[in-house]
Amino acid sequence: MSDLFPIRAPRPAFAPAALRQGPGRPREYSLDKVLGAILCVFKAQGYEAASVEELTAAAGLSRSSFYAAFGSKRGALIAALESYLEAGAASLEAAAVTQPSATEAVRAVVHEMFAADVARSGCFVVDMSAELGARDAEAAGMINDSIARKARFLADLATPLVGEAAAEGRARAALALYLGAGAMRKAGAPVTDVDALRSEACRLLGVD
Amino acid sequence: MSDLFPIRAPRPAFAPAALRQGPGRPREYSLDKVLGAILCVFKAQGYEAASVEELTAAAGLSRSSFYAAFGSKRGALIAALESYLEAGAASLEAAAVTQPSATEAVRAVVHEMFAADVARSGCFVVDMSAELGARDAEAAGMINDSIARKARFLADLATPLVGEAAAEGRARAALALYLGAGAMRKAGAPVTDVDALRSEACRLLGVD
DNA sequence: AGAGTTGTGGACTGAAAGGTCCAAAACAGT
DNA sequence: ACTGTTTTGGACCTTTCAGTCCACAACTCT
Repeated sequence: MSDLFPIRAPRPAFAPAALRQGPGRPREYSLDKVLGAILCVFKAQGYEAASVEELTAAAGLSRSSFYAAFGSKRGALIAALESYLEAGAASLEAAAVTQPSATEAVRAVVHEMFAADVARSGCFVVDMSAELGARDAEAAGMINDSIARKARFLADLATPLVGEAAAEGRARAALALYLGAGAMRKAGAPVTDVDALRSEACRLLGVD
Repeated sequence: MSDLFPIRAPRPAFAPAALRQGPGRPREYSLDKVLGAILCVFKAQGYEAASVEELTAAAGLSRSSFYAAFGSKRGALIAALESYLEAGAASLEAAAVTQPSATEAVRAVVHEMFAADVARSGCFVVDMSAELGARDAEAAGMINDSIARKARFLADLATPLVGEAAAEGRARAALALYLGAGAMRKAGAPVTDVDALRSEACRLLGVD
């Protein structure tokens, strides 16, 4: 899945610091920072409205490097989206750990979910799902999988609180609430409203 | 607000059937159908990805007529959005009427909300909020106002069920759930999941 | 019937988009 | 030092975009 678009070295994974470096001129940019900058542009502009020029300018790399790394504008989107989804899932799972009780764990996860980006600029998942969901099967699939994974995770956490039968539905509802909050926030709803939505999400899951 | 973009005659309003018609060649299209077709294209493609050529082709009018009616691609979007929001609000308010009890009214409104378009292709409000919310203040304002209006309406209906203190928050949560359901649906979630979300929205509002 | 007014079709335009290409630069290995 | 490999910068290409323009058609009013 990651080899579909030609990222040469999506982080060596096993590489003793600055050791491993094949032949050829070394890369002058950090892939992480580039992905972050690209994500930022797509977040603010949307996919279609973001031009390659804006992307390269924000990322600080030339057109050649951009296309060498991602192959296309869409490739950059997919890469940034994958990184975003991965980071989001990791942050949720990290928030649950080291929590004393199931109640606290659920609360922490919901908090993390809403704190991540809803309060700022809305959720990238909503943006991309709305803009590309009907046109880009791969992007839609990634988003769908990510949502399902998060829902599963939340459901497992919430099972002792609301029962196994209801957990799955409640978890998905909490996620939908979160996504909807992102949409509302982007339309201009005040942050206090979004906070209230977080409370409702907690109520839905049996905490608070 | 409606005169910002040059729609010459957005339906005469007072006109005895086919009587009133100023000088000049009569329009060959129905504005309602044109708005519907345009809405459909924007819904499927998004704003940026939809080309004026696609819009005119779907609406069945020439470029001249298109620009004479809406002034620009954005003008068409604003007009279609306004029509969509108005129709949506009207359908909600219509669903509540002739219901025997508050419980039934809330249930009917929620049902109407989800039935409208979530099950099919996702909610246009989410799409446009996500794509334009950060860039088009007027569109964002329209969407925000529409959401606020619907929330208020739902809150008034739900007040006897959950109390005045909670009604506003619950109503907004139900709307957020609906919007999130639209995002999920667009990413590929099965219809059964969306149905389950509707049930959760009902639960949130004290019905079911 | 003529004058005035408005809608329609289609060709046209300038700008901007995404993507390609190539020569020079910066490295590893021998 | 030389070869092979990769990155970088920027000029370049093709296509497509939103929007304009004009001659003609279709109507109302006098």
